[in-house]
Amino acid sequence: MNIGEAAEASGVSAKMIRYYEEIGLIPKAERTASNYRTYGPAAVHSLRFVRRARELGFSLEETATLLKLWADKSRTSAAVKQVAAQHVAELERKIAGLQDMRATLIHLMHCCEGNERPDCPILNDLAGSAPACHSHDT
Amino acid sequence: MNIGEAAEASGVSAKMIRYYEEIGLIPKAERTASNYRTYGPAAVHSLRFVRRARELGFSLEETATLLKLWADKSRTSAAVKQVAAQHVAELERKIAGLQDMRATLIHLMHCCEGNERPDCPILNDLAGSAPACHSHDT
DNA sequence: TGTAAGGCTTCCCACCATGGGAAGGTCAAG
DNA sequence: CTTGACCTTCCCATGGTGGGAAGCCTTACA
Repeated sequence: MNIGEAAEASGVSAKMIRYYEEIGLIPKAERTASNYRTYGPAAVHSLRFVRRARELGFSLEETATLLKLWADKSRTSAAVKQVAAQHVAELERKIAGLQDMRATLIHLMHCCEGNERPDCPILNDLAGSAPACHSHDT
Repeated sequence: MNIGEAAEASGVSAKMIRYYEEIGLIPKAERTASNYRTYGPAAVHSLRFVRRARELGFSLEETATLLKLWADKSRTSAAVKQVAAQHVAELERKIAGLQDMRATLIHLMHCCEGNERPDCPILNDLAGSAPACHSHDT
């Protein structure tokens, strides 16, 4: 199986497969006599694993940890769960941050007439000017 | 006012001020005879504006747009509101993505014993194996 | 007036993941 | 044997930010 087929089969681009190999996330692929990388079913399975981990937002570093745990028959499910929990905490941190931004913007937009005139509470906020409306809630 | 003081006063690092100037987000600062950048209150005000926009998650490109609108006395508040609305939509897209990840992980963690044994629904999911538990909800 | 500390300048490198593309080798089908 | 589709490596770009080196400038103090 060439890299293109492996990419197709795993959903990971050829570009990324090479990169993952380069950074040591996955082992170096075997090469044909003409220097083409070849992949077997096991390698494709690993690539799918990586892809799924990425889909769930794990960093490549976390993904590496998960791959090691996956390979380690003597892992504990507690260890895996801890990695997941840490990641969930991180996700929640990010979500909270984005939601804060959203809430602020929604509020400001609420206060903004959105008409032909230039007066704009949104710009006022960015400019650090005094508040422009007394909230109607989010 | 030197760049360090402007950084202090605006909350934007000197490094970033130079970068913003380089990419044309803010105008080139005046220089002293000895090539030091100097900043007046207006420049600091702009930097604060940028900082606030960044806090609200606007990209530098969006920030540039907002700066232009801010400078343009004949803008319409509708135009500003539209930029904000677009950004809110983007935030919501991101939030939804992160929440999906979170929900999936929470579910899998729910299914995971988190004990000494190696069996782990989280790894099973990543490995693309069949589901391992029949949900207890999020 | 000399010197040391701390600011400023530019320039390059790093992160994290990913994509784009060029230049050149290889394989399969016609 | 040519053509087109693949593969290889290599460099560059993205978005923002930080780190640090080498070299100038300024300020404060002895």
